[in-house]
Amino acid sequence: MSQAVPKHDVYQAIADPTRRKLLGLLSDKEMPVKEITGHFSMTRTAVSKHLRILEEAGLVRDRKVGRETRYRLDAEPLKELKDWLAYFDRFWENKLSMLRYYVEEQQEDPSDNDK
Amino acid sequence: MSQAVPKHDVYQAIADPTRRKLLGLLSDKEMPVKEITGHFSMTRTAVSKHLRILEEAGLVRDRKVGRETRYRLDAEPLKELKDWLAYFDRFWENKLSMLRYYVEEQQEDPSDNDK
DNA sequence: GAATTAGGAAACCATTTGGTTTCATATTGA
DNA sequence: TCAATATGAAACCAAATGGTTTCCTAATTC
Repeated sequence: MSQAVPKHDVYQAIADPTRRKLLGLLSDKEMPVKEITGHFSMTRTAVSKHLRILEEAGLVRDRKVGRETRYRLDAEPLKELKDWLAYFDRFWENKLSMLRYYVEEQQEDPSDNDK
Repeated sequence: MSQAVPKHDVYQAIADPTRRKLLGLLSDKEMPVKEITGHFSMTRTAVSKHLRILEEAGLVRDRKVGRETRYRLDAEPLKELKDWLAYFDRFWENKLSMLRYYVEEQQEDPSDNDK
């Protein structure tokens, strides 16, 4: 029974470009902090903090190997995002619903000054 | 030639739960600010600011009708998110790659103290 | 035309965020 | 054992974020 409620959610976690890049990096392979830091132009401490946030969102796991801490991706929490996104599929994949929407709009409001 | 570089990107826009709720609301139908505000427990001004951020990310459009401003969803920018997400599909939909990963890990490093 | 209604703009505020530097601790390696 | 290495923790800081209140303008309605 570790942490039931994550302190950072996945939406927040991926909001930062550095963290998105981190996820990409760690999807290739497990990496210790020092190697990870080499891919960024910020201090090791800053990278470490981003890793913590990803970890709190469950997107990354770490294990100690000797004196280094290796991080790797855990993509599972991205499911939530995918599910959320799926709801909006009909709004751009199915253009028909959009079209119907606009037609109704024109009819119900003749004072339309949109254009 | 309006704004080539949006001030807020879609990742940032959906990071806030209020804004995600807004997108859900506006997917049903176009709505004026006052009606939208009724669905939240914050001031109209605060809601208005969230709408602005969504608009800057291209996720929402507005049109003036009389004295009211009606907002509606534009889901198109969510494609970017969907594309980004797609890259990670193999990491949880195809469990084989994950399995292979763990096996290699055990072999190459006997000092594993993960558990 | 005066009062009401819808909404944006500006100033302000507390908290969060993304970064830094500095210090402490554990593991190696000579 | 002692120096070097890898990392985390803590204190600090500027800027961004999410809210509020107060004021202004444009439509609407009586």
